[in-house]
Amino acid sequence: MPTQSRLADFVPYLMSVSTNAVSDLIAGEYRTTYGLKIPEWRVMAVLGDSGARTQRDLVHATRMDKVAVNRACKVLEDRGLARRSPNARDGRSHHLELTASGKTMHGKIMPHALEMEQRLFAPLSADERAQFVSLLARITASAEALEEGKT
Amino acid sequence: MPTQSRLADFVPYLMSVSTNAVSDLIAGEYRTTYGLKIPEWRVMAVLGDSGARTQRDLVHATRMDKVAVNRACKVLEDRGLARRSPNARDGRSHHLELTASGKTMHGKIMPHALEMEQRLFAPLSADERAQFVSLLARITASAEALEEGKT
DNA sequence: GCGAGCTGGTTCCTGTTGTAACCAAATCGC
DNA sequence: GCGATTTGGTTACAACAGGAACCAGCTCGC
Repeated sequence: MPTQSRLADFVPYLMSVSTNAVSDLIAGEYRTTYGLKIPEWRVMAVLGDSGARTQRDLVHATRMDKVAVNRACKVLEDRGLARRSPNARDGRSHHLELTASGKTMHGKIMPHALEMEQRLFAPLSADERAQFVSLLARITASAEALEEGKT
Repeated sequence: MPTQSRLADFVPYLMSVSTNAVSDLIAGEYRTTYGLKIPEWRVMAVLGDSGARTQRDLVHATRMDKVAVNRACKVLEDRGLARRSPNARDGRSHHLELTASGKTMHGKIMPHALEMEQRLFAPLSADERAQFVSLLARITASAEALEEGKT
């Protein structure tokens, strides 16, 4: 490390570095073990946890935009991990839910994810983890408030 | 928010959401005010703070890969914000440094960045900020250690 | 001091992500 | 209930990021 620049003290930069390190680790695990990318994994996590959902719901739940959700759904469908059934209330949309093999995969993935999370946060005490999550939430809220106030 | 899925408790996901919110806010500010993207801004921050550097140094200091650094440098050079001078010690590389107009911009950008950081983290006490930074560092270290151990 | 291997930098190609246009179905105003 | 607007979903396109290949120049071993 040549010199310490002020960049190294800029918190948004540190957040980016940390999140990238974490994401790369986890994305690598999913890719090699299940052949899933993060967007697909997120959709599967939500479907497995809460049952049939429209893409609109998934946009909400995963905080991804609708194009990303659509792509992820298509992949899951093509792999036979999820299926669409028509939505009686709205002819434009479908209900998405996991197939049997999707559920099987979900059943393996979630414990694996939680275990990885455990290992990753092992250096932190339970208190520190809770503190971290709470700080994250407050920072997110602050960023969103400022973004709102922009317009 | 339809249901709360376990996804919403998965800390790496929360990190990603929070970092994206912060990055979008800041990237928007830089783009509209200075026409810079984040990689270019990072390079400028380092050059402005520590003087002439080779691209190799910048890779270290910014944690970006060498292609990204190269691209950012080229943009800064094309805009007349940075210039290259030959490196006497190594004919392959150059020293990069800010031009006068690059320094001027740096002089405006950094206070602006710090002010934005202030506003973003205003809801946190000084203690909480310090705590947050320290937790981030430990998480980064943990992720990197696990990544190492993989191979 | 010269051949083998390494390193800084650059280019090219690929895959991923985000934006904008678009269609069909639904909702709202009158 | 019919036209105007909105909304869910999809497609097409452009920007970006990362990896692999590549070149020139340095370093090391002998």
